[in-house]
Amino acid sequence: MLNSSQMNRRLSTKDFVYFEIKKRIIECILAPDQPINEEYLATELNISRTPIREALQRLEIEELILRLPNGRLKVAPISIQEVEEIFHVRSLLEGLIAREATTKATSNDIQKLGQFTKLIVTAANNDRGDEVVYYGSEFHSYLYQISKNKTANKILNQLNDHISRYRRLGPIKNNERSRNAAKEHLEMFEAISHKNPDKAEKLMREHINNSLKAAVHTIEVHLQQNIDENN
Amino acid sequence: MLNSSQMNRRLSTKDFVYFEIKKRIIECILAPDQPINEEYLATELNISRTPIREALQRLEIEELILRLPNGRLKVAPISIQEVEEIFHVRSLLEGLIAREATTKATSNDIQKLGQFTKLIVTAANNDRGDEVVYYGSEFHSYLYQISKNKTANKILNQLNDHISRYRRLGPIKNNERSRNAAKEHLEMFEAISHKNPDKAEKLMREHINNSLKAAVHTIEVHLQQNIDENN
DNA sequence: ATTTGTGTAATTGTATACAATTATAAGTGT
DNA sequence: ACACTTATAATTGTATACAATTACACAAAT
Repeated sequence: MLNSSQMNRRLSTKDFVYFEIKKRIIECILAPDQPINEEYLATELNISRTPIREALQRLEIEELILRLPNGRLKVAPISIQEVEEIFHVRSLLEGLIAREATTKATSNDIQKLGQFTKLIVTAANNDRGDEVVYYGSEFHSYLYQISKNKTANKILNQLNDHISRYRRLGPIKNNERSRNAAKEHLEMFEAISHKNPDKAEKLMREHINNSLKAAVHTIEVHLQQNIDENN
Repeated sequence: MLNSSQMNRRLSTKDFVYFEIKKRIIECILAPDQPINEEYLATELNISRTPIREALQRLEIEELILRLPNGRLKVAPISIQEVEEIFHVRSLLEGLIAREATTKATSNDIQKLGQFTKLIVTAANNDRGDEVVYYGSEFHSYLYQISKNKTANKILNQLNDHISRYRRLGPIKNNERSRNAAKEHLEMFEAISHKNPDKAEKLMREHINNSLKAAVHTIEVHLQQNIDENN
């Protein structure tokens, strides 16, 4: 019984709810550790519990939500260990994607990647960190497409949802990191356009490992702030 | 309304159904491409559609089942490309696990791994291929435990479900591969017990890549047989 | 004061009823 | 015979009713 716009668009209620709740978790509108109530969500979104439950189950499988031993749900907590694990896995898989994409890229693909690279570099030069993140994501997503590796692709998309949430915890502004990230993308682009899969893979792994350091720092600051606030 | 034994054991109906259907898919009782009917399963298992649907959704997310554009479900088809993707990802993640486990392993862990290794080698020497597979899985699972890397662990478990199904397609008997696999495990064990994470990672990757070759061969034979049968 | 028990409310788990969609097959016209 | 409707059945999607579990508050006992 949604007021329309979703029903028509071949997007099932369940999927609409899934994306809606996921958005709220990633944007920390639903904060880490916050308990989740099926009935409450059903009332608020004006739909029955059935699609809510199915959406929540999906989020639970993807570990953005976790189920307590008593069956209650809560938003996944912040965990530095998890962040490190995610980045380690991501580093390897993005490296694989970079390698495969380098082999498969057409001249058109390379042109497209060049455009993204330019946008990233320009954004970094103008200290627009959020744009660096945005076009950076586009760059990576485009590599996923080129590689045609559905398995790695799917895993990476899930990991990226988690990373997006962690990004929200702290201030995005880090101009030094932005400029370094831009440089790294430029180097990766050159390796790809020169058809050097080994180098592309190596640079990509290093790139992800560098952003891990920034992410961990952000989260540590966040956790420290929360400790301070409670004292 | 199950005849009891499941209800009592803290295993929800939904989870029971999930494991039950997954088992049937892995064992190819539910064959690749076979359509799936909610009502039919509900009647057969003597429960309502609700937990069936939730179990099927989970299997869909894990891609053992896929949803056609019209909403109908079917068992995931056989795909050589998917197998290759899975093994490539698995190679990297098992390598990561092997590296981390090498660093973290206690002397007790190493003793345990030594026992598994011995069982694998003995089984291979006696041409008991299924035992090689079984203890091989135990060896790998134990490394997952040692590494404590939940993220990689979860992904690998899902990939392994797919691989288990592919194994079922062809005859397991391949004594040459069994003996090589045993040798590879022995070498990995030595690298781990000598606390050499680089070597452990490298050997693990090679080990997985070697089993990919055997798996692809099995599936190609299977597909060829099916073509022959239909002519 | 702390614990233990008990009744009640809140929440989740499952079953069923109903709505919406899609497939199937029979009929119609050409 | 073939395409095109149209009616009907089969299937999935959603809502709701009910059962089972769990949390909570308050009382009783020590």
